[in-house]
Amino acid sequence: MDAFYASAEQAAKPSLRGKAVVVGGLGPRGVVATASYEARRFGVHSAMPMGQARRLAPNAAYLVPRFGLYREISEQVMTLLRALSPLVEPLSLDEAFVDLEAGGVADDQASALAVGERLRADIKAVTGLAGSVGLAASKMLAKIASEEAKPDGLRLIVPGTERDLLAPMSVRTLPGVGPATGDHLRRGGITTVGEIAEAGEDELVRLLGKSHGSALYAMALARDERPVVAERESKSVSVEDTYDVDIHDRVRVRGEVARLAERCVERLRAAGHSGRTIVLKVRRFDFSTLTRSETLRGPTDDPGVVREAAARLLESVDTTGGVRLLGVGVTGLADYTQEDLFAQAQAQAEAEAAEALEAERNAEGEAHEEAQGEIRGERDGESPVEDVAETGDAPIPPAERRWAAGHDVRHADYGHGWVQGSGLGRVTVRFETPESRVPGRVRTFRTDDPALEPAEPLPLMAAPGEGAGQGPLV
DNA sequence: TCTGGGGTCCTACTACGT
DNA sequence: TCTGACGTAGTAGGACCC
Repeated sequence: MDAFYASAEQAAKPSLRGKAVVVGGLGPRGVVATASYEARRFGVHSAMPMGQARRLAPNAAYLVPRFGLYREISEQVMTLLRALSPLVEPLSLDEAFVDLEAGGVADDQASALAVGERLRADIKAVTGLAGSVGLAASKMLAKIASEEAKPDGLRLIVPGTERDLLAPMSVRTLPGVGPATGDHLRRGGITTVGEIAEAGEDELVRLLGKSHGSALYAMALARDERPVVAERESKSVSVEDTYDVDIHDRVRVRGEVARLAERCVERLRAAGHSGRTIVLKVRRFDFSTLTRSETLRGPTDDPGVVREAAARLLESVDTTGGVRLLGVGVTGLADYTQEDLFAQAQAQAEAEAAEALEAERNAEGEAHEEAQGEIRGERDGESPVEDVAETGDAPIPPAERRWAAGHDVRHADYGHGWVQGSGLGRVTVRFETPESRVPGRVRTFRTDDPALEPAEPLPLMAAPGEGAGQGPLV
C-alpha cells in the first residue's frame, strides 16, 4: 500500500485529499510514521523527528496513527491476497508476499500481469486506496519491483534481466543493507549492487562476516531462494515507552518498569504464550541503550514473576542522569507455563494488590491510565504524563486530553467529524465523512462540551446500498 | 525541541559440562 | 589429575525492517 497510514487518513478525511499529511507521534519526542506523497515533496519522510518535519512542512496536517482503522483495511487487503493463493506472508499491515505459483496462477508473464492488475483494481474497489504490485521470481526482487512500482503502479521484473537491472542500483536497495552496512561497503569501495557481484564472495565475507557477506553476495547475483511462509511463530513480546521528559527519580523508574512488565504480560497472555527470558531495556539520557536479561527455570506468564525479574534486572543498571525510554520484553516463548501452586497463590495475591493499586490510581486521577492507554494503543506522544509527574503540575482533566488530532468524534447536532486540534480548553472539529464531496465545515467547542463524544472510524467505502456511517468495516 | 515501537537476526563473549 | 577442544546456553549489543 502506498503511504499507507497517510492515504487511509486522506480517504477518511476528504479535506486532506491532495494535501500534505504527516502521521506519527505528536509529542516532543515523536517521529514520522508515514508522510503522504504531498508531504514528501517538502522533504518529510518516515523516521524523521516530528520537530524537523514541522519545520519543513509547517502547514501539513499532523495526525496520530489510528491502528484500529489501519488493521481493518489491512485485513480487507489480506483477504483479497488469500483469494489468490494459500501462501501469503504478511510483512506488516501494508505489505505481503504472495506465492502465485502455489495459487495455481500460470507462470507466464501475461497471466502474472493480469493477476496483478486485477488485484490492484480489487484493492481500490474494496478499500478506496492505491496499492502497488511487484511481480518477480523471488521475494527480494518482488520487493524491489514493488518499490519501483510506487506510487499506484505495477512492475514486473522479467526473468533473465535481473542482474542487469540490479547492477547499477545502490547497495542500499538490497534488503538487509542499512546505514551501517552501507557505510561499511562504501569504505570498502563498494557502492552499487554490481560492485558487490564483482568483488566476489570472499571479499564480502571479509568485509561483513560469513552470514551477512554470503547472503548479500547471493542477493547481488539475484539469487534468493527464501520461500513464502504463511505462518510465522512470534519469538518475543515486548512493550516500551519513551517519556516526554527524562525520568530521574529512581522510585518512578521502578514504578514504570513494573507497569511495563504488567502490560507485557497482558500482551503475552493475549497471544496465548508464556516465556522464559525476561529482558529489560533502558535508553539513557544520552541515547545510549542497555539491555539486561534473565532466564528463568521455566516459561511463565505470571505478572508477578515477570515484574520481579524486571525489577532485579533494573538493580544492575545505573540510571543516574535520567532515562528517556524503558522497555520490558519476554523471549523464549512457549505455549505452556510451569505454574506451580505457589505461583498461582502468588498470582492471586498480585491480582488483588494490583486491583487495590488500580483503585487507588483511579481515585488519584483517572486521566493517568487513560493517557497511558493512548501511548500504548495509539503511540500518541501527546500525553503530558511525564510533565505531570516530573513537575508536580496538577493532572490535566480527561476532557482536555481526550481529543487526539485526527480521531473521529460525533456531535449531537452536527454529526460525524474529526479533531483538527485542541488546546486551551477548546477543541476544533471538522465535520465530514469519507463520503463527503466537499471539505466539511469547521467548528470549535469547549473540550468538555457534553454534546461531543469520541466515535469509531467510518468505513472508507460505503457498502453497496448504504450511506456513510452505516456500520463498521467488514 | 533529534532520534518511536515492535519485532527479527546475527555476532561476540563467557560460562560450563563433557 | 590436569588440560584442551568442543558444543551449548546465556547474555549483551548492534543492525535492520516496517
